[in-house]
Amino acid sequence: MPKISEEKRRARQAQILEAATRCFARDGFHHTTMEEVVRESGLSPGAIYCYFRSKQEMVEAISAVRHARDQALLDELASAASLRKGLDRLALALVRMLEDAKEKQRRKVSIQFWAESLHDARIRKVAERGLRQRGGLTAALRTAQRSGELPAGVDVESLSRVLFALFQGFILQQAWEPGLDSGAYVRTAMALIKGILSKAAPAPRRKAAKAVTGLL
Amino acid sequence: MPKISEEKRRARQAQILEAATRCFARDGFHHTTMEEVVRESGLSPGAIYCYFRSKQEMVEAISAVRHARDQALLDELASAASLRKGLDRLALALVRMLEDAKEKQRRKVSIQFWAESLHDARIRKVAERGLRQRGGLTAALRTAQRSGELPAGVDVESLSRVLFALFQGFILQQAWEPGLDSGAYVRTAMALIKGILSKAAPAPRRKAAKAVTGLL
Amino acid sequence: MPKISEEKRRARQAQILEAATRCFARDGFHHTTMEEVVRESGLSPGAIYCYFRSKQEMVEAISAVRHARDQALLDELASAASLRKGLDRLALALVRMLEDAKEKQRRKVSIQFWAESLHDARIRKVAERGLRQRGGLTAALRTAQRSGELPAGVDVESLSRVLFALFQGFILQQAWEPGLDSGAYVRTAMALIKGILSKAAPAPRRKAAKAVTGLL
Amino acid sequence: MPKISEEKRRARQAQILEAATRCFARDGFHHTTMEEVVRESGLSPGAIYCYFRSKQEMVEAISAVRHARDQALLDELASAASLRKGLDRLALALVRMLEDAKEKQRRKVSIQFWAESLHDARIRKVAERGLRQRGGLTAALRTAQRSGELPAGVDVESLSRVLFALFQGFILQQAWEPGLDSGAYVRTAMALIKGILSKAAPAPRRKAAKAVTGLL
DNA sequence: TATGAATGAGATTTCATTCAT
DNA sequence: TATGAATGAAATCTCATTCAT
Repeated sequence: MPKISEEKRRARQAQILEAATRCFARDGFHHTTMEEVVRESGLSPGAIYCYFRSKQEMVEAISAVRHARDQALLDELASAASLRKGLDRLALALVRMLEDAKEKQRRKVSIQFWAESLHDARIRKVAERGLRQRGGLTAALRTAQRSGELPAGVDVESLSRVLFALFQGFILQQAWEPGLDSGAYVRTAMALIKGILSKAAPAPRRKAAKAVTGLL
Repeated sequence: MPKISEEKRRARQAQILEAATRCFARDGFHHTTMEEVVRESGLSPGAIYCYFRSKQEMVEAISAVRHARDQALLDELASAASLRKGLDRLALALVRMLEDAKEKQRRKVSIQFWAESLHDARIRKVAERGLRQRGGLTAALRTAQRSGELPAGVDVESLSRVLFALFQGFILQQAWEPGLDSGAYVRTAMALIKGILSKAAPAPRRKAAKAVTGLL
Repeated sequence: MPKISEEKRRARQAQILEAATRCFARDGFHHTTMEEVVRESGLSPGAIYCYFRSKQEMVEAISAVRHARDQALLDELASAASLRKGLDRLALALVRMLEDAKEKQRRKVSIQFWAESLHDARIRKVAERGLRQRGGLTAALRTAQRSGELPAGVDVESLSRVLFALFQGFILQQAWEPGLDSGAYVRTAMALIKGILSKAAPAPRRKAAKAVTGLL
Repeated sequence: MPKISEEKRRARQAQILEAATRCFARDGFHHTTMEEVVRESGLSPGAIYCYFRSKQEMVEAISAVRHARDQALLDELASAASLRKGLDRLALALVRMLEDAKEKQRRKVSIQFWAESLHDARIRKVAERGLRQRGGLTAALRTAQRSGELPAGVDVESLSRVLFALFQGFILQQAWEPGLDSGAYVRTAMALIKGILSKAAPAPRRKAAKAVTGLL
């Protein structure tokens, strides 16, 4: 059967998306022509349109991939036994991410999606999944509050926004200044957050500990 | 020579920039055609090209205006006598800003400039002025550190980044969710920052107070 | 006012439609590219899109013009005092039409619209107006039948179809063989039709004569 | 060599042509893509190109088939012993044809060939065979004239054109209005033609009868 | 022969910009 | 200065055709 295997098909799709992502990171997707994607991917216009019905659809696919990565970053931390530990894992993951030069480039594409989501309904829909994800974080913070790890007076809704902001602002600044000291940033941000955690961490009783699981 | 007065010239320019900003906030500037700006401004294509040599130049002019506003927001706080007081003023100014629906719309344009600055050299140049501005904030924090208001262990460079991030992330989240509780966000963010200020604020000697001036 | 006058606007539109019609007659509209229309019209692509939103819209405009001419041809005969006289006028008009070489070319475009109307809803709609026009012819024949000019046994619905067919078939054959003897064709066709008219034309009483007015 | 039998080859070819004809009747051949023909035929692009070197060649093949059918329609009547009888057989054959819904669809394709023949040299060539066929009809009419069945004053060249026109116009009208009363049309058309036949049919002598053979 | 992914020339359309008025 | 019709380079996308398998 000369029909391409599902595996090959995925590989081609990835080839296109990666080429396009490189172009987008370099020039922005409004300045990237299909011809450039064609050149960068080493394929032909027709081939690309075998996999994506339009440039727009390709952009959306990349948007979805980008958001999935952001989500993975936070999800990876969900298994922490406590807020404190979760934060430590988040810090570690962030720093690790920054070591990947490719990923650094891709972050630029994420920022373009922020802008695009403000007027493109389809991109917005993808972005909104990320917003819902913050709901999960808020819930986790609430649990931490019940377990005593977080003082009762803290507004968990706002705190989750603050945590997101620290992440988003960092992405942005790093795109502008690739050489920034990310370790220092993460440490300082962590210090800030830990500053409002309850001074004496509660004796993490089994139950409480469990509740916090899947937290941040 | 039918040269119009300088005053009229400025008025026309403002008329164009405001129309363009409305279009850009609504549709993004890559989806905004000159024809739309023409329609929104009530002028003619030729007239617009009397005031701006290209769409790009118009975009740059708006970019400059946007960044000037951001700067003003921070500059307004520069006259505080201490970090603590500066933060309070910043908080106040932020909340005030959010009450202006028009300004809310314009924020969307700022986000587009973030994206655009990643590959457009001219826009980037404007954005970089904003980055340099952070240098001022860092210096101010350093002064606060010397005065004892900020513990010696804090990395002021990172802290200024964190403060910027809190601002940027907020802008972004507010663009996505216009109804978010900005008061709560600002309070929580402030609580975080104040959490790392020295427990006992130093007697703000005149000299120290002065140093903090022009701070945040 | 540099705004173009309505007159000039119409002239430009005509310029485009005529250029396009020449192309269509020569190459068929599926083989005619916009670039060719551009060349033939002496304008630029953009100029054409100032007057027509798409190639399709341009085709429709021409279709409407074509059908209007066909209609005019029949309408011109509507003022005859009797069926017999109406037929004579039709014959004359047909022959006259065939002397115009340009019109001869345009007939080719009409035939293309016949084909196109079979699957293009918009073109079909225009063609259907032509069909409705046959209704008028049928009514006129019925009047002639009442007045005794046409024998009672004749099915007027079918007869109007036959008259249309004689017209359509002629258009087609003339497109294939531009040199055909149109006078002879018309004479023969007329002889056929007159062959079924009542042998003794009824005394055309005023009333009857009037009724026939607006006939064929 | 994996050469398939001639029989299979023909079957495949027919399969393709039938699928293509369905597509062409439905959408017109300019709007029909090879992909659609592929889908409709159940084959693959490559397979189709085994049997036809190009879309054009496929179109030509269908054109030839269409014209052969038209010819057959007239040829079938060629064995009549007199013009009058021949016309009766033609009438019968026409009505019979109209009962076949498939054939009705295919007529639409014929109309497209009329249009296409106006600028496509290859299609034109096929159409011209149809024109030559009219020559045969003219000759037959001339024979009928000699035999006295047709009055001497009739221009046989024109009459054959008229007969063709009645056929062509009917095809066209039926494509537009599939529900038209074809029986009535045929009866009326026949009445018209018979109206100019010699009142008293000549004693059809053997010779004359033979001459008329192959007539209409 | 048959497959179908891939090709790439070429079509339509857009839109920032110009220039005669 | 101001107008707006016109320009034309360039972008997206299509689809008849090919060719490695």
